Amino acid sequence: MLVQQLALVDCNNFYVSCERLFRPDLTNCPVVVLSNNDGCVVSRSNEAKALGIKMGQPWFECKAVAEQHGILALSSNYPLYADISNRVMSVLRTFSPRSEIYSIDECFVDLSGTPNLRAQSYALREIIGKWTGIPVCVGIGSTKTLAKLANYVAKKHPRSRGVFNLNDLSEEQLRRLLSQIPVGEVWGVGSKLSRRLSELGIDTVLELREAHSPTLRAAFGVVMERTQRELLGQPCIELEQVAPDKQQIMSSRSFGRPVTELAILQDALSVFVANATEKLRSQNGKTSLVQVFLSTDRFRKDLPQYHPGMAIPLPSPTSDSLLINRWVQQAAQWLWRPGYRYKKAGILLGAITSALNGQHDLFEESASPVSPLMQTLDRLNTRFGRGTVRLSSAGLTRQWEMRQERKSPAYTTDWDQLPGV
DNA sequence: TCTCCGATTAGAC
DNA sequence: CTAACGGTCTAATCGGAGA
Repeated sequence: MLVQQLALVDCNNFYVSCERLFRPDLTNCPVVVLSNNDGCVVSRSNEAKALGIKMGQPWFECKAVAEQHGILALSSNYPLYADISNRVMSVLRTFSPRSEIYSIDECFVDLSGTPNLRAQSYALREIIGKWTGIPVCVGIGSTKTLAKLANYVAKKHPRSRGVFNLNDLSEEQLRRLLSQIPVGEVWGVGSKLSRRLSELGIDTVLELREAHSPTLRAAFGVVMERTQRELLGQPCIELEQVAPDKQQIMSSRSFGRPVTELAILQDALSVFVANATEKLRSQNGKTSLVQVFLSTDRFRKDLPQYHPGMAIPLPSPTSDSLLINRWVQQAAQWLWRPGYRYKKAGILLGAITSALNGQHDLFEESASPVSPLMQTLDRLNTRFGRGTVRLSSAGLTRQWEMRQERKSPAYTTDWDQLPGV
């Protein structure tokens, strides 16, 4: 039985690469993209990495280095990245009928049975580059975990020219390679587990692969055992060709400035309800548990802290934003205590069930998956832009909105923002 | 003592 | 000048409540 040739295709520095598509002048310049609220660095060009900017680092901490070396920081532009991602994924689909979109910038592609795999892998890189302008690396292995690891090698070693296939190595070569990779590079092993593994003398991927499994399982549980088996080439994590429906849907945001008025908080919450319920309806779901939470600024140890939240079980599953919003607004009044500077709030829709072919409640008015009013609302907002029709408590002031002072134009999704049109 | 369930932890990106 | 630190999601595990 031949081993699986599973590829992980990962876009290089994805958000930065998207920005560069429309700003070729940024090639070879240090560039970073910031998270919401211009808070943390979430994507770095190679030049920015070389200057020591860390993934997830708060931007204000980088300011000094940034000014010294002229690093350009951009606010994140998610509609742009989603659009480019879709293009990349469409091209990838032409290489294999079996694939899984793993994240906005990563895709597993089953290339088993592909003739001339080496050449095809390089061709894949070329074509994605030519058709979308996004540079990618390809890692190939016999399991997802090994494909991920191969991708790490492809990214790390320039000599690979962006493609690395672990299946091409002899056992001897493989062991030598794995003995040089820190265990923290393995998919599923983060900083906490790295440290605990290290205490047991497991520092490299090879040591994890060859560790005593029962001991490993006893100390770390089934997840680590699976990871070990995957490193040994036994597939334990299946390719998920269709994305499963969400089990919970969250909408939350840090505010651009501290919120000290209930009305402003309520305005924000109504927007969160609109966003979350739209997602819920797009998967034909209904929720019967709504959670609401607020929070002061956890980083301000000098200020009084308050992080309340409450869960509201609904009498019957629904996807009606008006109904859900009434509960959320009520919750806000319960949770609100004056005198605090609120920095963040959010809602979470849980206990999600499918409105399709599921049995419905005796007391539900209609068997229709989504009420006609909600359908109309979604259509209008899709057609004319998000927020065209909004909840009545969603005021027009938006005094809570996040800061995004460095945003690039919506090149691909808004004609008005294209230069020279 | 067992089972269930909500909260917590750890991870990914 | 000062203050300036993301958002969504899943699975496993923990620990208390109630049977």
